Amino acid sequence: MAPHKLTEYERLRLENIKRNDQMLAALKIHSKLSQLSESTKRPRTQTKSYKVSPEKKHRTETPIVLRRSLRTRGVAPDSSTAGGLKDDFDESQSSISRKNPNSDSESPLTKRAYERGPISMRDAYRTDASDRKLIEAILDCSRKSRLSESNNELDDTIKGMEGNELLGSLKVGRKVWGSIDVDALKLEPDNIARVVPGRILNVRFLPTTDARIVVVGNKFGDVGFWDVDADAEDGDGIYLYHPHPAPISGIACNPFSLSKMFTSCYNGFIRLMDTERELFELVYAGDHAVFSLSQSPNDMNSLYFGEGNGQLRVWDARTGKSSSSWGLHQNRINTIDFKPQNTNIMTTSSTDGTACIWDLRKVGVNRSTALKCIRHERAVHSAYFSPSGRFLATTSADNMVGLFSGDTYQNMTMVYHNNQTGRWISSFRGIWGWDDSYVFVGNMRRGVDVISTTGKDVTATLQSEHMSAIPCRFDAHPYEVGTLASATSGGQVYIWRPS
DNA sequence: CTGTATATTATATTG
DNA sequence: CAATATCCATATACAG
Repeated sequence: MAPHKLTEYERLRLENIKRNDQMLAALKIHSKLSQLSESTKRPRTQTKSYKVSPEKKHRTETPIVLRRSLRTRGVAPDSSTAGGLKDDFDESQSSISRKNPNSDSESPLTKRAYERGPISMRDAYRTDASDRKLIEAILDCSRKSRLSESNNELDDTIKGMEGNELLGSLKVGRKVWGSIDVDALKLEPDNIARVVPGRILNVRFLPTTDARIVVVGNKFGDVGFWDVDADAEDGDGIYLYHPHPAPISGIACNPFSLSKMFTSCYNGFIRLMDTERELFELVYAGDHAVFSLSQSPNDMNSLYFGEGNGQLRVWDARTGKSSSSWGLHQNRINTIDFKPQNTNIMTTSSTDGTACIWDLRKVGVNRSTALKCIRHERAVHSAYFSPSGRFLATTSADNMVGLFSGDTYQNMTMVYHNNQTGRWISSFRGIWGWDDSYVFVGNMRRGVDVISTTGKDVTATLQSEHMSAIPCRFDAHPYEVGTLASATSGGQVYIWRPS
């Protein structure tokens, strides 16, 4: 059946070439449009969008050539799975490794070795305009937050008061608390941008009060930044990097050091974007897909991630090594979250249809010691603790959003919610706002459903004529009450703010 | 129990 | 404006 397979590959290759041509054509139109809008000087605010530089465009085109050469060279895709998951990732990764003149003529092993290293931000950068402004902005925020931290005597006071729940939550992650008026949340045209191409899997505000910077990860392995308040002449404040070859499954920002940000990828790699050294360092390279990533809120040295079919690992920043893996689930772990008031308590959600609560002091010893196991009828796409830790919210493909409360989260409320996103929209994940009042979750009618914990139902829906696609992934700003980022499968980000 | 095949879904781009 | 390509999510049906 060898000839049959070959034609199949040929077909895929041609499709890829075609897709690339389409993208190039689209980019040309993009730049023409932007020129046009400049010359005609439309008073109307043109929707902000990423712009890829012609040079880098060329670079993104090259993997096609590589792809072909690999195929024609007869480099076997993979003996194990015809799906070619790993294989595909490896190939697209070579778009980055192209910098290495030897990489495409070397054996896969050498290619692999090259991939297992840092990537400079410069090499990963794809946008037209310079990224100096972004780097300076991040470093500036980082310096400021460090300054305020060292001056913050409250920290030490709080450390001696572990028992106090409220103070504990203030310390951890330093998230602000506050109630909001849902009706006051508005979407202004200025707060809309297309930050990356393709589907966004992850959106996150940089944890700072000194700037509003949004980070997103998409299915191509791009990491996009949007400095929301940037001047229009600075490329709309949008910056695009390509540090990964496959979908980005997690972004974890260090609130105590803004210049350090982790990103995880379906190809099994985790990188640390170090803005000071201007590198995407490689911190972990596993053989299984990494599906979820989370940092323990008050222990920046521990990075938790879900890998393969239900495995969980902890990576230690001090040793640079990861723990042995714990088999917590039967299928992929979609989210990992910690109880803000007691970070020994962790919750995971999984495609195996369960969400579990774990005590980290026990889980390493005997993994069958889940404190609680919540069973949905289908895959569970998320499980998050509320800001006070008194609630747990789960979102499942069984069209339910679960709300759990009580000492052992024994009180259950299931709120019906259509979570059938199909193939092209990232699964919905209900997230908490700035207190225990509301859970925000996307809906298929281009709105954001707001579920009230007291009303135990969808009490409001954020809608706007400006929102032209389905918001599927969210982040509540950690320090600005009422500032909510929503991201779509078309690469757009919408930022709702209180009016 | 493991693997394959298929329907589902919305968006952006094409003609 | 309607047709089309997307293609790494997920559940189900069915074969081995």
